[in-house]
Formats: sequence, structure tokens, C-alpha cells
Amino acid sequence: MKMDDRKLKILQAVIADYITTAQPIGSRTIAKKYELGISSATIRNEMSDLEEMGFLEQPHTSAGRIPSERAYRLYVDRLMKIKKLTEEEQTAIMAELGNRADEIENIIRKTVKILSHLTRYTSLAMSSQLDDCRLRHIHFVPIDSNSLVAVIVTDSGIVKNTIIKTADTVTPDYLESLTKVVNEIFQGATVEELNSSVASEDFRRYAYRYRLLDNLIPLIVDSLEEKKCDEVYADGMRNIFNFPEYSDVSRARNLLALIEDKEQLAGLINRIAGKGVKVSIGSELDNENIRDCSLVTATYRVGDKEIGKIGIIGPTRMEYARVVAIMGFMADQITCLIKKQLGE
Amino acid sequence: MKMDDRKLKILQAVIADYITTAQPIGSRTIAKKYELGISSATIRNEMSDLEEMGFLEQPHTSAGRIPSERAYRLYVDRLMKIKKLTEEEQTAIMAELGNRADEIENIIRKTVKILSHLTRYTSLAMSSQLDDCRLRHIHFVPIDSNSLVAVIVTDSGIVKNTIIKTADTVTPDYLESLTKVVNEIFQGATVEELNSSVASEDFRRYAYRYRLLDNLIPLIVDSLEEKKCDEVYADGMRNIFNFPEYSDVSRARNLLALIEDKEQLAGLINRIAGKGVKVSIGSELDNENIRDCSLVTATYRVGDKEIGKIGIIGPTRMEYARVVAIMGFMADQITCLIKKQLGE
DNA sequence: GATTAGCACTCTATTGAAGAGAGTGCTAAT
DNA sequence: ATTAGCACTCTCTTCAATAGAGTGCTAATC
Repeated sequence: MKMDDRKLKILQAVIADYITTAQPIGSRTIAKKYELGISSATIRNEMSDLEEMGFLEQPHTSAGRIPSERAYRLYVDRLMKIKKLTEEEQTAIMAELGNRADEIENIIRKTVKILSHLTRYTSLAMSSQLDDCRLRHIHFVPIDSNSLVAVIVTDSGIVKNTIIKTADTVTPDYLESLTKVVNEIFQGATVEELNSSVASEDFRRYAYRYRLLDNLIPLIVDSLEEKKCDEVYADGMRNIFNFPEYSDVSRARNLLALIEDKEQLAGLINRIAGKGVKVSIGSELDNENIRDCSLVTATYRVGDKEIGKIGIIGPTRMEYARVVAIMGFMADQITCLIKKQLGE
Repeated sequence: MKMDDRKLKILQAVIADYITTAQPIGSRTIAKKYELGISSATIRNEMSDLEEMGFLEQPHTSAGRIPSERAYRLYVDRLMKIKKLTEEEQTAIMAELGNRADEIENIIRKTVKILSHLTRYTSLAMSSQLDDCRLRHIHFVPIDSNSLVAVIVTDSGIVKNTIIKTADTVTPDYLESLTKVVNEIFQGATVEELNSSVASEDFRRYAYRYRLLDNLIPLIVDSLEEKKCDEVYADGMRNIFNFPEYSDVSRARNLLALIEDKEQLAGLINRIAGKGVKVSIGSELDNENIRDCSLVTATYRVGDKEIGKIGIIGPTRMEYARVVAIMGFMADQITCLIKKQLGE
């Protein structure tokens, strides 16, 4: 049998429909939905041919048809038009990729991973917004003659590494004196102080000598401001499916939706978490979507400042005895680690 | 009504049982399973009391009973014995937390996140094992008088930052000359070369002058060896549940299990991935567990060396046209980013 | 000769009724 | 105060009946 243009069109219609609906598709539906100018009976005959040729399959006699693997292969090799990403998508990706992770982010990521692994529940972590974040110090590491890494450390332990390219060749001497100058002017500065000092005459004088300074300021501001928004990390969402209470897929999806709604989640954790390990059970959470869940939270600190929170979410029949122990231990470990990292 | 010791024991039994089984529990079961020395009828009466007091609930008349929120609250506040983590668990956590992420790892993590977000499928990424990984250079950044950060860069772009504490005070001069010496001896070295040169007499002389050297070698070896094992990152596993083909929870769990089995997964990706974007459909994957899935892979490179692979896994009715475009774009972006990071 | 209308046929999914099973609550005996 | 015994209740499973969707085939039409 020969594959003609009409068969291809019908095949394409079946594939396109099945990709979006995941439902077997019948001849009548194609006739109505795709205006091919032929009746359902004709389509029926063609589909029968396509099945014989191995491009369509029937789950059972009286169902519509679905594409076979062979059909997908044909589609991938010959039919599909690759849909290029839009400009906006492209720039968004590049921005996200270029955005470097700081040390605290790394610790948090590790933390949620460990927590979910250890407890087999879904784990959460977030760092609090700090309004009064200050620059602790900044260092430069030469990579080659015209690129270097700037290492920015803040008082809440953010360590941000950024590669800077320079037009001119930078010498070790230059870097050393730059380091001295920058730390002299900006050490202990908040974002506001940074902005005001940039406007000062002193700064202008320096900036003339050290061209790099102009590039540097936005980086420092970023590092200080970055943590102002609440970002919530989650891991182990798949664990939800280990619990029979979520064997009903729609309930599971509800919970997943809440966990993906970072804003609502952040609000919830912020409202509940307090000093030490806290257990909130079901309705105590005061949230319709997770009335049948429990949440165990803990906080980690630098000095006496609370700089972040971790949480475990699971069914109300949670293994509290174990989870509480794990949370306590992890919160302590993070606190220690950040303290150590700040070199205290 | 008064809460006596026997009631507490029964309550504890119900909670303990329900935490593990998630099934309503009846009086007879308690009588048999927990040797309380009383008959099921007595337990029945007590459970009836506990229900009246608000500690137990019945899903329906002829079911067993389950703990109420109030019961959990009582359990958390008074009954439970917090189960401390074992020594092994504690050390494992600390090791994992202390293990710093390198730049490539960060890029990969970002990548899987972006991919799953963009495609709404489950995304995978892995970096290939490189047997011939070489040290590119190493730098030191002072933090304070007795701690510093070692920044280790390899030719495949791994940038590893490690904080080193020193007993002695380190001066900038000391660091500068250490940097010079280390890079002189070790630049371009592989693990083998590193190990052999450590045994040399030259090295011993230096090590005497630069105490830090002894701490440093294991770190460098780590950085070079780290990427020898295939680590697979995955993100967006929850997306599986957006597809009706996995509304059957057991099928979903099967797929999740494969994705969690990093070894099998690595084997699969390695076998399939090749130059450019590749699409493998259903049985082409030649793996029983995912015969109804498709896998789209791509590779990223440094120079002409393939140093990693990314993948998207989803139902065979995948949106190939979009996924193929995204994969191509991402692979290019990662390649660029790593190249840039190596300062080329 | 290709296309289409019409109709019998097939298979699934849903609905409702019947029966088995688990557990309770109550009563009476110990 | 505790326990044995039994009627009662509710769910879950099974099975048959029915509605619905879609096909394949035949005969009529363009």
C-alpha cells in the first residue's frame, strides 16, 4: 500500500490530537475537528489502511485509534516542524543559567535533599529575608590575564562567586590594591550605604583609577539584595506517592500544587515556624489544602538572628519521633556550618 | 472521663499501628498484636471511651478506629520518645553537607530545573566520567588570619571552593609564594602524576616549607577524581502526574523507581545519547520499564570532548517538536557557559 | 472508481444489586 | 470489672445489565 498525501494528513491529525488529549481518536472526531473535506467513512477507510501499514493501533475493537511507535518515528523524522524558542524564553534561560548559586543556596539544596532522603517525606527549606544585610568582605582571584573571580561574602554568609572579564590586563599588584580599596570603602555597608557612597566624590576619584569598580557595584548590590525575597526549596515530592492517603491521584496533585505555590508555602512556613522544632498537625495548619497533613519546622540561625527555616511535610500519621529528631539535628548542623563558613 | 494508664497504652498502640499501616485498627487486632492482657471486648469499651474523649475516630460505623488530631497532639507532646539519629547517620549527614558543590554541578542543577520547568516533563542530566582530568590552576583567597578558600579549577571546568583552616597565621606573602609553588609543581597534572610527584624528594622539601601542602593534596585529588563516577541529576519527577498514562499510581511508581535507580538510568542514557539531539521512542529504548516512554537526549562539550548529557523523559506522545528545540538550545547554552567559565 | 450514508456489531465504562467480611455495641454471664 | 456471644452496620467486591462510542461492511450516490 502506498502512503499518499491524504494518509499523511490524517496521520498527522491523529498524532497531533493524541499528543494533546491522550485519548484514542475516532474517524468522526477527525472529520469534525480537522477540515479535510472528506467524510468520516472515508477517514475510516484510510485509518484502516494506516493500521494495516503499522502506523495506527486500536486499544480495542470499538475504540478510536492511537499512533504506533512507528508513527511517532515518522513524525519525528519527517513530519514535525521544530518549534523554536521565543526570544523571551531564550533570554530567560540564559539569565537563569548565568545566575550563580551562592554558598548558602548550596547548603540549602543539600539540606532538602538530605532531609527528604532521610525521612522519606517531602522536605522544604527557605532563607528569610534580611533587610539589614551587610558586606563582610570581598576578594579577587585572578584566573588569567584578563579575567578574575570576585568572591563576595556578606554577614549572613552568602558567598557569591562571579567571573569578571576585563578589557585591560590585570596585574597581581593592581588586584591587591583594588582589594584593599574596595574593602576599605565598603566593608560593613548595606545596600543604602553602598548607593550613597557611590555618589560621593571620594568614590569617583577611586573609580577613575580602578576601572573595575564600576562593574563591581551592581554585583555587590545583587549579593546583598538577593536574599530579600523568600525563595522556597523543596525536595522529595515523589515521596508523597509512598503513602496510601495519596493513592488517590487528585489528592496527591492538590498537595503537589500547594508545594509548588511557593508564595503560599512561604507564608505558611513563616507563620508557623518558631524557635526550636515545632510540630503542626492537620487543622492546626489552618490551611484547607493540607488539612490532612502535618508540618514539622525548625529554624537555623547566625548568632541570634534567624536566617532560615526548614520543614517536613507529610500525612498526619507522620513518624514524629524520628522526624523531630532529624529536624533538630539538621537545624543545628546548618547553623554550625554557616557559622564555620563565616570563619568564626 | 479520666484518662488512665490503660487508656494511654491502648491509644499509643492505635497511634503506633496507624503510623505504620495507615489502616483503621480494630479491637481484636490490638488484643492480638499488643499483649496488654485484656480481651478485645474490654479494649472495645475503652476505645469507645477514647472516641468519646476525642482521641479516636471512626471513618464509618463498622471500621476500626484511627487517631484524631488531638491524639497526635497528645502523642507529640507527651507520649513519643524522640529517636535520636545513629552515629553513622550523623556522620553521613555531616559529610554530605560539608561536601561542596562545584560550578559544573551548579550548572547541571540549574539545567535540569530549567528543562523540567520548560517542558513539563521529567528532565535528567549527567556529566561523563573523564579519566584524563587535569588540574588547570589553583588559587587561594584569604578570609581571615587563619582561614582561606582554595579555588581549584580543572580542565573540564570544575571549580571547587574549599575552606581551609590553618593553625598558623597566613600572610599574603606566604599565600602568594604558595600559589606560585603549587601551580608550578602541579599544573596540568592528572591524579596519577599528582600521586607520583607527592612521593618525590622535591615535593618533600616544599612540603616542609609550606605546611598547607599536605592538606591540599587530598583536595586536589578529590576535585580531579570526583567526576569519575556517573552522577545523574533529575528534576520535575512530579510532572509525571500531569499525564493520564500515569494516573494509575503503580505505573507511575514504576517509572519513578527507574529514575531513582541512577545506575540503570546512567547506563541507559550513555547507551543512547550521541552527537546532537536524539529521540528514542518506546521499544527503541530497549528497556522493559519504560517501553511506553520516549527519551530525548543531547550532549554538551568542551572543545570536542563530550563532557555531559541531558535528557527529557516522557510518554511516547511527547511534544517532540518543542522538546527537540529546547534540548538543542540548552545543550548549546551549557557548552557556551562552560567554555566561558574556563575563560576561553 | 471513489466517496458516503446507514446499520449491525463489538467492546468499554458505568450503574445497581447481592453477598462476603470486618468491626462494633449491647446484653448477659462470669 | 471483665469477657463471651450475637445481632447489626457499613464497606468492598463481584456480577449482570445498560448506555455509549466507534468500527466494518454493504449498498447507494457522485
